[in-house]
Amino acid sequence: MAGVNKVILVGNLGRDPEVRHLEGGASVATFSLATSESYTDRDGNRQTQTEWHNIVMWRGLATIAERYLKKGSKIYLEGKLTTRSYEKDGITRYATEVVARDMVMLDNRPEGQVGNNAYAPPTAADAPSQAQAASPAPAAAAATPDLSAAEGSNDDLPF
Amino acid sequence: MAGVNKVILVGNLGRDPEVRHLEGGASVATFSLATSESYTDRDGNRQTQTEWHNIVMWRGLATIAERYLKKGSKIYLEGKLTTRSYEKDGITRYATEVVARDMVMLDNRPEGQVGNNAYAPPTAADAPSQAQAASPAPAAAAATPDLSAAEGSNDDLPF
Amino acid sequence: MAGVNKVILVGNLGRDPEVRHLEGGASVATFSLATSESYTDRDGNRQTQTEWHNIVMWRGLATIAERYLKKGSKIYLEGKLTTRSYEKDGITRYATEVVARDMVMLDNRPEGQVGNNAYAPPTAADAPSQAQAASPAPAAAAATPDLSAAEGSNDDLPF
Amino acid sequence: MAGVNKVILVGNLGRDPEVRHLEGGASVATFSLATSESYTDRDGNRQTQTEWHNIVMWRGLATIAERYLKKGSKIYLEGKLTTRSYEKDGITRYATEVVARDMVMLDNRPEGQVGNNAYAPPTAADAPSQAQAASPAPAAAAATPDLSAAEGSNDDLPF
DNA sequence: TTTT
DNA sequence: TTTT
Repeated sequence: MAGVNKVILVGNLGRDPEVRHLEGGASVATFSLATSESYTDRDGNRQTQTEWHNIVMWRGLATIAERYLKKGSKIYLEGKLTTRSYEKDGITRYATEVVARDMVMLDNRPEGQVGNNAYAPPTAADAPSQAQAASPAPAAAAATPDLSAAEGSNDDLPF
Repeated sequence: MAGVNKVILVGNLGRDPEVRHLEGGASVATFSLATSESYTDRDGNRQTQTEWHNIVMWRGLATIAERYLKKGSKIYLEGKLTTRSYEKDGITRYATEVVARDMVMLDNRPEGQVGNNAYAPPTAADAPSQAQAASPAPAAAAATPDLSAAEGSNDDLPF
Repeated sequence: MAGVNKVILVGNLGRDPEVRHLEGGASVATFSLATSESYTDRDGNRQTQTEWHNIVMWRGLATIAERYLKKGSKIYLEGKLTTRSYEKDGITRYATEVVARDMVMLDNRPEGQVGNNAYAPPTAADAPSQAQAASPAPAAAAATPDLSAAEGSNDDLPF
Repeated sequence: MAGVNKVILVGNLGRDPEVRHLEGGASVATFSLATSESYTDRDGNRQTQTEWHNIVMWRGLATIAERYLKKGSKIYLEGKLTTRSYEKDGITRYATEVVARDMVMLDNRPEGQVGNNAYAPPTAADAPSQAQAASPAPAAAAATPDLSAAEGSNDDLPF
C-alpha cells in the first residue's frame, strides 16, 4: 500500500509568490516555477525546453516564500505531486500541483550589494536559505485546508 | 537557465498499460500509477490517501511495459514532469504527465508458481527488472514525437 | 550555505538488522543494503554489479526495522550521507553511512502463506509498510546520539 | 535483482577539481563537495552541520568540471554511491565516493562582471550549465576504468 | 552479506 | 483504476 511520491525541481519563479492568509491562521503561497533543459536537436541546433510547474507552499514555507522569494528567484524544491479537480464553466477540470516539503534558496547573496531591485536575493542575516514544511508526516493533512472553502469563493483558483 | 525536473514514484498500475506502435517505429506505453500514503488523522483514525499519476513510456521502456507490466504491478519509476495542452469541446485543457526515464519492477518473482493470473509477475529468466529510456540526454527529444499527429487523430489522447 | 544531501536506495538487506537500545531510550538499527544493477559489457555478456551500503536507522525507524526487516527484505530508503571518523589500531579510519529518514517495505505480502521462514515478509495487519524518522527537521540532531559513548565502548562500531 | 542507487547533492566545492587525463583518452575529475544544513539545537542556538563528499566525474563531466568548476562553485549533482577498497600501510581501507551522472551549475552568472577571481562563475555564453555523464546506461562501466592502473601507481588515490 |  |  505504501508508496513514494516525490518531486525534485531546480528552477526559477515566473512571478512573485501569491500568498493568502486563511481563516484558521494557515497561509498558502502559490507560484509557477520554470525548469529549463537544453539539448541539441537533430540539426545540431541548441534548443531550450521549459516546463512550468504549479507550486504550493503551506504555513512555514509560505511565510518564507512571502518574505524571500520573488520573480526570478532560483530555488531547489522537494515535494509531492497532487491533482485536484474543480468545476469551471460547468466543466470538470484538473490541476496538477507540486506541494512543497523542502526548499533551498539558490541565489547568491551578493555581499556589499547596494540598492534594491526586483531580483535582489535576501541580504539579511536572518534569511534562512533552507526550510521545511512544518508538519512532516501529515504531508497529506497539510494539503487538507480547502483553499476555496476558506475563501468562500470558487472562482478563485491558484492556477 | 539549466534546471532539474525529476519525479520519483513507487506505486501500482491501475490498469494494464496501453501500448501504441507509431508509424516511425517508436512505441509509447501509457498507464496510471497509484501512489498511496497512510497517515493518522486528528481523530486517530488510519487514513489512506492515493494520488494517480499519468505515466508515459517511450520506445524501449514501452516495450518492457508491454511485456512485463500489468494491472497491479508495483514499480519504481524515475522521470520528469511535462504538461501538454490540447483542445476538447473547443476548450483548451491541460494534461500533466510523467515521462519515464528509468524503471525498476518491484514485484517478487514467485518461484515455482503454477498457473497464470492477472497479477502474475514475470517468471521468465529473460525479464529485465530494470530499464532505461533509450535516449538519455534527449529526454526532451524523447517527448517530441507527437502522438496525435503520428496517429492522424486528435481525439485520441492518452489521458 | 544551505544544501541538499539526499540518498535514495532500493535494495535488499544482506543480514538481519542489528538493533541496540541505548541508555537514553533511543534505539539504533544498523544493517547492510545491497543495490544491484545489471549491464551488458563490451563482450555482450550480462554483468551484475552490486554496491553495499551501511544503513543506520534511529528511534521509530529502528523499531520498525527490528520488527519487520530481515535478511533479504527489499526496501526503498531515503536518507542522507554521513561520514564518521574513528580510531582503530591507532589509525584514523572513516566510515560512510546512510542515515535513513524514510523507508518503504517492498516485499509482497503473501496472501494465505502458511508456515514461516527467514524470508517471510510481515503478514500481520499491523505492519506499517511506510515509516519516517521521528524527528523531521533535526535530521542533524537525529544523528547526534553518540553510539560509542552511549555504550561506553569504542571498539564497538556499527560497521 | 535490480535496484536503485541514487545520490542528490547541492553544495559547494571545497577546492578546485583535480583532473587527470588517462592513457585511454578518458579524463577524471575529483573534488570534495560540502553540503551544509542548519538546525536549532536544544538550547535554541543556530548550528550548522557540514558533510563532505568525495565526488568523481568521468569523461565529459570531467571536462566541464575542469573548465567551469572552482573552489567555492555551487552545484546540483546527481550520481551513485560507490565504495572502493585499497591498501595503505598494509591495511585495507575503504573510500566511499559519489560518481556523478548529472550536474547543474548553480552560480549566478554575474552580468557585466569585470576582472577575474577564484570564485568567478563562468561568464562566457558557451558555458553549459547542465551536463550529463557521456555513457548513460553503463554507469557501471563508467566506473570501470581503473585510476591507479591507468596511472601505474598505487599511492595516488583521489581521496 | 542480498536479490534475480 | 492500484495496493494493504
